[in-house]
Amino acid sequence: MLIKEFADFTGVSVRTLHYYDEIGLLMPAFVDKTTGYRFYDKNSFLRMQEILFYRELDFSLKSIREILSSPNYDKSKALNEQKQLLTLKKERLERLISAIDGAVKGENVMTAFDNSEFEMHKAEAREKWGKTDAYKEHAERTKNYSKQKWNDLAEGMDHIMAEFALCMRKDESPDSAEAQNLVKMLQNHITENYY
Amino acid sequence: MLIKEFADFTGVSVRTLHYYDEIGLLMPAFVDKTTGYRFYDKNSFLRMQEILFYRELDFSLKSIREILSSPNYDKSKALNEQKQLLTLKKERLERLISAIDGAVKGENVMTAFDNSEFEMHKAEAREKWGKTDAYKEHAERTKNYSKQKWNDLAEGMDHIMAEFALCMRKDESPDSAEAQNLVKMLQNHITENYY
DNA sequence: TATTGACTCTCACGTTCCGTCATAGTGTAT
DNA sequence: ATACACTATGACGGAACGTGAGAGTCAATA
Repeated sequence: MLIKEFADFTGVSVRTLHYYDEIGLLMPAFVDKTTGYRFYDKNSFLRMQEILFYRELDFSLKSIREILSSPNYDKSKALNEQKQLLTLKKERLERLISAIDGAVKGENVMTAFDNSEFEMHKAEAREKWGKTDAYKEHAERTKNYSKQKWNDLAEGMDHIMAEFALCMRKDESPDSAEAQNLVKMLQNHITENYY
Repeated sequence: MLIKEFADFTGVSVRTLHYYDEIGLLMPAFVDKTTGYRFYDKNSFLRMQEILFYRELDFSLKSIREILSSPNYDKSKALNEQKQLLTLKKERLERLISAIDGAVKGENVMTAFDNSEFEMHKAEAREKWGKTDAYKEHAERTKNYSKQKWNDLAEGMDHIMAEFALCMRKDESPDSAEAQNLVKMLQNHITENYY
């Protein structure tokens, strides 16, 4: 079938098929040598389905080409890498969701930014007075102030995160029963997913 | 707060913040006039949350800039909507991860796609193709070959996927280095996120 | 004090995955 | 013969950054 029909059929644009041909991702079944017309067939369709499958998983076209061109080579590795990548994205989303919950509850996550005013004054001060002795003295004083504030911040953070962390860090020893439990949970998870 | 800290905090790259500054989407709270250093604060973070919210909705950055400059904008409502959206996105990622697990387990990927439409169109397509000499020749060459190849492809797919599963379970020991590695990764994750 | 080393800045070109003309040839129906 | 729908190959554009290059800044350390 001609390119437009195939495009409509697979739900991609003609330009996309041109492009996939150009980068060697999906070549037509055969090409009319006089007109240059591309013809696609069932195998084109099957390959297209594979491409769309991996594309749906957010693989790059380059990766897809490598995966499909070398069957045994690295397919499982690529899948696992992709899985890790998606897991990272998922974890980031979980963090954002927690952050929103915190923001909605009015928790004080924002205090991490409170020293911007301080930094602003500092920079302004440097502009005005340069590195005079008076300014140095001032900077010396505020340096400790800054450090103190950082500690306060860390404490506040600890407090907020404490509840999350509490259940996970009762025992920090790597060989603790807690860690062993984690191992077992992981093993269960692995068993559930791979056996 | 300097740019890198802000970047790490919000989960975007420094380059992205440079770019957002450049296009006037997110300006720093303050810029040191002598060094050009950008400083970000609480308002930067709030605006960034809004930007990320609309970016998750696949708005263009230009559109986001216009939306955020519009006056009738309910921010608390947006936060709740954002949470829902992120949850949906997270669930989508979980499904993708499961899909990968399924692929690794050796499920037939092809069954994930409905090719019945193709079968329906097959006769019609052959009718059209039958008219060209090129297709007649092609069909002659691939008559038996094509059917065989279709089976090979499907079978090969299953076979390959089965090998993926083998890769995953070649070491079944509960105390394997694999599991230990996972524990370490988990510990790192906990450390990074809660300490 | 001098020197790392980690950040920071501003160009400025590269990349991915196409969309969108522009220009020209092809196939078919009227 | 003309209209019309489709095809081809460039080529440019662009959205949202990535990726250095080259140079300045800052805090800590030897």
